[in-house]
Amino acid sequence: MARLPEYLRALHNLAETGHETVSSEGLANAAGVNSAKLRKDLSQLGSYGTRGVGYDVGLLIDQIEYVLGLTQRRAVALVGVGNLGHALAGYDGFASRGFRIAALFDADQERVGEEINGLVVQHIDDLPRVAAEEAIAIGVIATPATAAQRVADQLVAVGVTSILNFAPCVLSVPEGVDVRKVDLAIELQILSFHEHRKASLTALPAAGGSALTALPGGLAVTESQEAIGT
Amino acid sequence: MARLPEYLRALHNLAETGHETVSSEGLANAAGVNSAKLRKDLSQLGSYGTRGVGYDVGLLIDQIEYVLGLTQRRAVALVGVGNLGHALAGYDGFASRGFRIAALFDADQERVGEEINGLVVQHIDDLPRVAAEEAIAIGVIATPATAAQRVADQLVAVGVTSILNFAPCVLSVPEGVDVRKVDLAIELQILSFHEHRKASLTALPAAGGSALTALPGGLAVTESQEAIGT
DNA sequence: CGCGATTTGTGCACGTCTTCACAAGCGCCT
DNA sequence: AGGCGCTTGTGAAGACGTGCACAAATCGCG
Repeated sequence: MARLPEYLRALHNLAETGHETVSSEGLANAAGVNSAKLRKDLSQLGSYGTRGVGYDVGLLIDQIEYVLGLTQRRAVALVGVGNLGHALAGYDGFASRGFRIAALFDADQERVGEEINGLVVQHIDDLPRVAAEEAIAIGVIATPATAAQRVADQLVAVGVTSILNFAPCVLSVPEGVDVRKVDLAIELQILSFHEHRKASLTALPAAGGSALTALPGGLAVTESQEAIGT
Repeated sequence: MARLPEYLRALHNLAETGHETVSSEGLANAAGVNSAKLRKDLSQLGSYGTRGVGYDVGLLIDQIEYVLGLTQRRAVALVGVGNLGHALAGYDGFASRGFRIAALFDADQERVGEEINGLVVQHIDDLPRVAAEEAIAIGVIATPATAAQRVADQLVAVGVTSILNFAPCVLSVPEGVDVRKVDLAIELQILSFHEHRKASLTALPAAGGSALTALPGGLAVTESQEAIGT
């Protein structure tokens, strides 16, 4: 499940604040989900809490980390050290949560040789050599959209089967390769949509109270997960 | 729908390559979704294509931009100019897709006064003044998790009703405020999970062919959206 | 003017996810 | 040892999203 990492983060917070056990209700609040949903997710893990008490925080952390495959620190290759790539290379949230940025690549010779956070940027054509030395598990693409597909092909060619794509385009990859996409502008556009919706509501107060509200454009939206993003 | 921005991006690509009309099949491919799903989404828009021909690219762009509220260029306030904030401030994908970064804030006096991409970083306590001058529609939080909730409260206090949160924590906000969360480490952890799953599969080839595969931890997963991320 | 090729819009069925509600189980206190 | 309160785990119902398959509609061509 895609919610396990969220639970894991909440659990780490709880562990740091000294909690030894936590109820499904408490953890659900900390993770921002429904408690029944959380219990169902955890029951799938096979990790049993104790009735009347709750879940053992430390045990649950170990369980989730095992399922997520975080017991081994995976090596990440980051391609594209432009604006965003720079930030990702310096982002300490990766190291603190089980990942190691093993190599930085770029296609621009101007950038090759630059040192970021203790790592030297290498040329993308050196990817095969580096991949032979380090066991690259995950590739991160932070290039312009025009270069993304080619980089993806190169990553797949050296055996990478998981890609995190920040470029605003769809990647086509062979079966067996997982791609996740993060598009920062799309996130803003979704918020913009909600802004527009809210503005239309206040401008047309007659529609208030209905669960379904017609938009000027004709689109109808249910009053969806207010204040709960993901 | 959250897929509209993806359609919009694909449509802009098509427009640039000279297409005047596009079939649901073609647009669906470009956006990486099923054609029936796309047609259903667009039919909700009330924007009619013509049967036998397809959709008018330019018209559809206008329609979607209107529904997303992109006809007005919304002002974005970015709080936290650390590693990630720096990158976001310099990210040109925002400007090119209907947003304008109107102000940068940070709580660290060391960073106040720094100029990034033509904007001067201001102290977060100046937020009310700046908000009175500019109509801030969306707030972006790129601070450490410890500061995120306080920043969110400050944003809400000056009337911001849409927040994009990059800090790894859940924000509690009053009703009517929309929060979307992007956690880069979580994306990697989800990929790690898939890696772990795939590794377990090859190690236990006996399970091949089944739609449901037992993991060492006991978790069972369906063979989910391979190569389709979101 | 009519016919066929093509494409949209949608009814329907299916599977998944979510939520409620409650029985079963555990620990603590007396 | 027994009862009481609290919490987990889960069955069932409902909401939701997805995809197929087909009727309706439009254009081009003879």
